[in-house]
Amino acid sequence: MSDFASTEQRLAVTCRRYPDFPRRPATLVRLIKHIHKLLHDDANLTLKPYGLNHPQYNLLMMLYGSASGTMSPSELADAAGEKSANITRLTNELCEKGLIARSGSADDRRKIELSLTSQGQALLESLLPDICTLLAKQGRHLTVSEQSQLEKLLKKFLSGLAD
Amino acid sequence: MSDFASTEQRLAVTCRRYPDFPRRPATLVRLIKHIHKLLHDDANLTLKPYGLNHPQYNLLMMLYGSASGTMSPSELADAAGEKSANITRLTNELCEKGLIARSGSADDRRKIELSLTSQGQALLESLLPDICTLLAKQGRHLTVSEQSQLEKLLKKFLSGLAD
DNA sequence: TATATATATTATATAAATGTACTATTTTTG
DNA sequence: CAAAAATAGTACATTTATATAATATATATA
Repeated sequence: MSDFASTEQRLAVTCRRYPDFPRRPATLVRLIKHIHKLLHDDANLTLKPYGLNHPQYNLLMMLYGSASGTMSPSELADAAGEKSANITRLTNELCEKGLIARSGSADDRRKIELSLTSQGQALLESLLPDICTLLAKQGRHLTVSEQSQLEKLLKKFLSGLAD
Repeated sequence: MSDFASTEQRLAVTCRRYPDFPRRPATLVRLIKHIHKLLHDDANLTLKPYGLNHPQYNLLMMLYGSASGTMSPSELADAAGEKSANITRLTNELCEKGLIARSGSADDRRKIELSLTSQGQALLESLLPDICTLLAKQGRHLTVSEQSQLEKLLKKFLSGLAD
């Protein structure tokens, strides 16, 4: 068990010392932080044998899931939640490995189109079985209906975050 | 609205290209990543006027919530989900600002005890109103019962992550 | 056309996070 | 008791991430 009990203990003390502290939202925030860290570390562990880290994998998956097969750097930054300065570095790394390709856009020549190379797609599909196993394992304590319910509640929570 | 719709669109394409992809858990993972980022950025924005960043604030809050008022660096690392190497840097920063204090432990002389200074406690209590406002705002789209339900499901999800 | 806006990149500095190796102290155990 | 093992902490190097400003180019618009 991931020891969230000690976190709850600390929240109890905090509320005793500062009664206005909004315990429920604070608990949610700490749970999400805690879960995020575990997910991130797990993913990095799974990806390491393939020479990728989590952000790089994410970029590849954004491209894999794009309808057209291409995305501009700014679209990619938006999709992956990375700052644009980071995208240049990350896409450079992926280009150097031959996993993605850059090409100028025909309709707007300010833009660059990024796409998976066949090598990138092959790498992705070689590691997807491991990722699928990981994802299935991560969700294993929840029934399908609980997963749906959780998804619904998280979306509602998310809707309150976007000013 | 935080545009999660485009993420779902990409997941749909991904599942079409790779039918074994576990869509539900993957959706949960991406939601959590997305939410975590917004929470993290929001917190940093709120804390900036006080000269703190999110990790530093977290450390102060761990101490504020500790029953004894002191924690060893390794306890703090564990509580805050930071690697021990990071804790040295962060606690140095907080020490230099006079917000926390170091002192040797009496019972185990390998240990060091970290505690909030009165200055640290004062800073914390000066910013807590803003944090409380933020937390309340972040949870505003969920009823109390939905918050409880979400908390319950997140804990169950978490229980599946700790190998 | 002149001006403003959008896109991408580069350069630079800084901050944040991690990994590894090392020291000191305490505890274990042979 | 002495040697080995465990624990806690730190120091250093490296990697990763962010912030900012500057540049180049393309597009939009007044």
